[in-house]
Amino acid sequence: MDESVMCPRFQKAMGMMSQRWTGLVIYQLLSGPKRFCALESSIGLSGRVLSERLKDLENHGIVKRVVFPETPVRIEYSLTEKGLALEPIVKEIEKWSQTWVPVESDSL
Amino acid sequence: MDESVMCPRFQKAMGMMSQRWTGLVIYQLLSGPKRFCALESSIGLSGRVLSERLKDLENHGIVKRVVFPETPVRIEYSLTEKGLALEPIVKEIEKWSQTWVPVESDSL
DNA sequence: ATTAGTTAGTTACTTTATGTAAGTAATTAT
DNA sequence: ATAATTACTTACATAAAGTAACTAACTAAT
Repeated sequence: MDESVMCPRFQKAMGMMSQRWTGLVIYQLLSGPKRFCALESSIGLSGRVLSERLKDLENHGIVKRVVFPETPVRIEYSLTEKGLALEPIVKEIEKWSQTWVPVESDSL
Repeated sequence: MDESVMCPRFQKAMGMMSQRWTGLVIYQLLSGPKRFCALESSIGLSGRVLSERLKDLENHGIVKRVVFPETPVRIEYSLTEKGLALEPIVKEIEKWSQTWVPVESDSL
């Protein structure tokens, strides 16, 4: 009946942050530039999806990709100003989790 | 090689918030208790998934479900203390979106 | 020169998640 | 008796994510 009376900016932001892995990619990049394989192994997602997410985040102006033509080639992903501005969100999630998420027995 | 050296509480929290629709359900409930069909129409997700999400959130102690045996029966979903504690996260996403998300031309 | 190794991906195929639409149960209104 | 409402569930279709093997460009070793 309704189909969204919510703010479209907010919905877009939420849609982005609600994509699987996006939050963890940003969290990892908040501690500095990272390479593809470093993200892959620290987050534990498939290369296929990581590649997809990094492209999306680049298209959204949140992540930038820098190629160092060394040997073998090194490519670093880092946050733009827009991406760095996401830090308070990640910090709040971290804070909430420390207070409210139990560690043992999968919280059911 | 690595398989997560991240804090497990943080990862759980992020995993939950990164599920599609979860953030918007919480956002809607932050403005007070809501009924199933109200959430369905304001968010624009399928009843199948809404039902699934509400059960998950209930199991995580974030949402509570209250039955009013009126006629027709009324069921209200609302946030627990743990759920209300998510407000700062949602507010930060809102703030970020107001500053950084463009409205027109799907941000590509 | 051939084989193996590295990084940053991509491709093909499978499994899981989500969407769509119809159905159910309890009740009231016509 | 038929239709309507709310809060779901079920069956089936499509989209997203996981898995594993492959590619391209290069180096290092045999």
